[in-house]
Amino acid sequence: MFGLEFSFSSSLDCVTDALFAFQQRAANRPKPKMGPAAATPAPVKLPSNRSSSGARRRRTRCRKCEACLRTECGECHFCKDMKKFGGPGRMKQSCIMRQCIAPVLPHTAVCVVCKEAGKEDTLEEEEDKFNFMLMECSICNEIVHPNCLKVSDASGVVNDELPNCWECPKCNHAGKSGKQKRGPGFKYASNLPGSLLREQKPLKEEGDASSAAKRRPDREETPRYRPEESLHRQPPLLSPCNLPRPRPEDKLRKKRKLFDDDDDDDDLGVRKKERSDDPYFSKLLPQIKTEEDDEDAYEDDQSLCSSPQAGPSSEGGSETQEKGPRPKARRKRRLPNRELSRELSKALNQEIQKTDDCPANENRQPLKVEPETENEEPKRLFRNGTELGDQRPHLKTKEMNGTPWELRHFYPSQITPLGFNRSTPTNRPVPPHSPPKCVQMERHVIRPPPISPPPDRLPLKDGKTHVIQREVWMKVFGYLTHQELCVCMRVCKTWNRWCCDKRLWTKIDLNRCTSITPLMLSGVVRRQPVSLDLSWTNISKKQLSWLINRLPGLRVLKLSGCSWAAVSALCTSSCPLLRTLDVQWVEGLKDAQMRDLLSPPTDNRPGQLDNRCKLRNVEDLRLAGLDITDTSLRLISRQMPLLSNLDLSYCNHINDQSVNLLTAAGTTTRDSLTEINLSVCNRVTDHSLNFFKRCGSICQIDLRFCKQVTKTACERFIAEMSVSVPFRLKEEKLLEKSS
DNA sequence: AATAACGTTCCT
DNA sequence: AGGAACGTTATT
Repeated sequence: MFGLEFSFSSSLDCVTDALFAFQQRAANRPKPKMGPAAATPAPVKLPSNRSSSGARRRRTRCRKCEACLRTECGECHFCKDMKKFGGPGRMKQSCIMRQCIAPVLPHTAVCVVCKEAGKEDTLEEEEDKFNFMLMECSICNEIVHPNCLKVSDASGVVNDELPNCWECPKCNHAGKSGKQKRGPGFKYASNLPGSLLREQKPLKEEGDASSAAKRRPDREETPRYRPEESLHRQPPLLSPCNLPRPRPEDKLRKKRKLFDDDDDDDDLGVRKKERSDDPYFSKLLPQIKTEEDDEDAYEDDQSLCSSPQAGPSSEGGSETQEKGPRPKARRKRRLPNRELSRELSKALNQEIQKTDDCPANENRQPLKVEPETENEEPKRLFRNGTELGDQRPHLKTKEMNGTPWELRHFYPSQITPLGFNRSTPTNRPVPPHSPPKCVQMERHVIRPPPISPPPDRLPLKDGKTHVIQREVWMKVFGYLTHQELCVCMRVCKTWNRWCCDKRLWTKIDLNRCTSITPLMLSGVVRRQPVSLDLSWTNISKKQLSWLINRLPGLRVLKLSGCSWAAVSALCTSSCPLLRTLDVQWVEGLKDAQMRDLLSPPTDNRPGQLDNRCKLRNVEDLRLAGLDITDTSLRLISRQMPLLSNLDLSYCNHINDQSVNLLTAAGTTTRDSLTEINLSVCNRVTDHSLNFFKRCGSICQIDLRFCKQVTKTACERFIAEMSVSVPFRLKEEKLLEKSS
């Protein structure tokens, strides 16, 4: 009732709100500050004549995204606060796993001009749909039908990331950016692990991709020098050079669309030509609709933008925009496509090489070169390939090559919920896209792939559709590498959407991508992988935390070679579905840290539902190269009842007693363990083999390079086990169940 | 009317 | 700066 009254006057608002708040919180909080400054500008719909900075309309769940469709985890911070989970209910926040990735305007939202709701559903044409859908300005917060606006000398900038969000023509024209530029629907900014802002560096040279590629990775800790990294030179790398190259002489004119911009012509012509030059495309898709071309051009911007030095950074763009003409200029003047491609290729090559070679790191920053005493030797052993099993999938050329590139293209084209992009009522020189994604990452917004379902068939120019259905295409796409998929995503809007299907991205490999950028992270979230490899990356804690919270379906997480600072994100983030956790060679991960990783949430009160380990469902745990002792193993055997595969290779503190612990009566690991890797554990002796006899499910015991394990003992083990379970020596000191 | 939870303020 | 609290909105 209070709300009803004071929503009509902002000044009254202040007073009543403060009073009300005072009464409300007397018990829990110190007295609130009084006066206008302390007043809460409630997110009440204000009178529409407050046009320049009206109150923002609160958004609500889309109820369609993956997060919305989940059930509450019951484990996260916010769940535990909920009354239903026994909490006090003070925080009133959504389960962290259920935080909507595409919050929508409420049903009650209406156009400020005509007072009517969105009418896009009644229309067929996309242009009409756009003009009659409600658009909320992220600057002034006004909600209008674009069609109801009379402004003609400027146009709106659609924010592709958030449904029904743009910077309205008025604000855009007025050059407003302001503090409100953050835009609506960004509730996570304060609740979730911090800003990714610092991942961005100010733009040095517009479009200077080569310098971008040479940038110094930005992270909490400098990457460590890894002896092995320099030892793993990769063969020449694939790169966007493999893409058809645009030719400068190609100046085909693109089909003009109602809302097209002028300055995309070069890119578009070139790209179209590219496509028609390619016999593959020209045969397969002779008549594909090309309206999405300027999106492709944007993609290039995006790619460049993804490197910290590229693209306007800074929150809300206000700084950059006010400092000079740079952002505008950048948007206006595009590099000719060829130049762009070349720069991009160069940048990517360097990026890839940097990922590859340690020297690339060396020339950029002071490295924290650590005296790798104990671990150095083992690492050298590791480098010689796969004899120790498939330890290093990331060294496969294909994956190594594909990764950095494909991630730079994670944001190929931008599609609004209605598949209508850059819809600008009038022509204007500036590409009417939303701010570059790096800026949006700073706003912590990651939006899912387009909300509207992708078309079932490919639209052709003549208005018909291609005979082959999407699912058939999907089967074809299923044969492509991620790299190739990224190429496909540039073909057209439809392919772009199809290729973003998460079925095609169940495994994402960023192994050794030394600089994880916000763009990459958002690309990952959009694809919702089941398996994610971030090994040997410079990912930061905040990034990882942010990521995990948005990957509710993640089953496999590889973090080998990352810093403990980053990995510690797992202590606070919940990933109950995780089955495989790889934290090999994580610097600083010792017993104390293992305890943090494995211990139940500390703020659990007695009798509360969840005192279970956050990683209780892990079946495959890779701890190679860690300085952990029996203390950790005790925890592991207690907290991971499903643990089947345990890698303790290169753990110098592991000994027979450790094995005893894992296989002791009463432990779950005794029966759950099927494979254990103890290679290069020099304290393990023949005696351990006796302990393994009591493991009911053990199938593989890797004792290679254990100095104190003898071949004789292995043979004796086989002989003694032969009564019940036949074993064999697959290699020296590598025991394997034979059957 | 009840429930969920968005977005801002306040506290540490 | 990060997190807790809480008024208030949106939906059922």
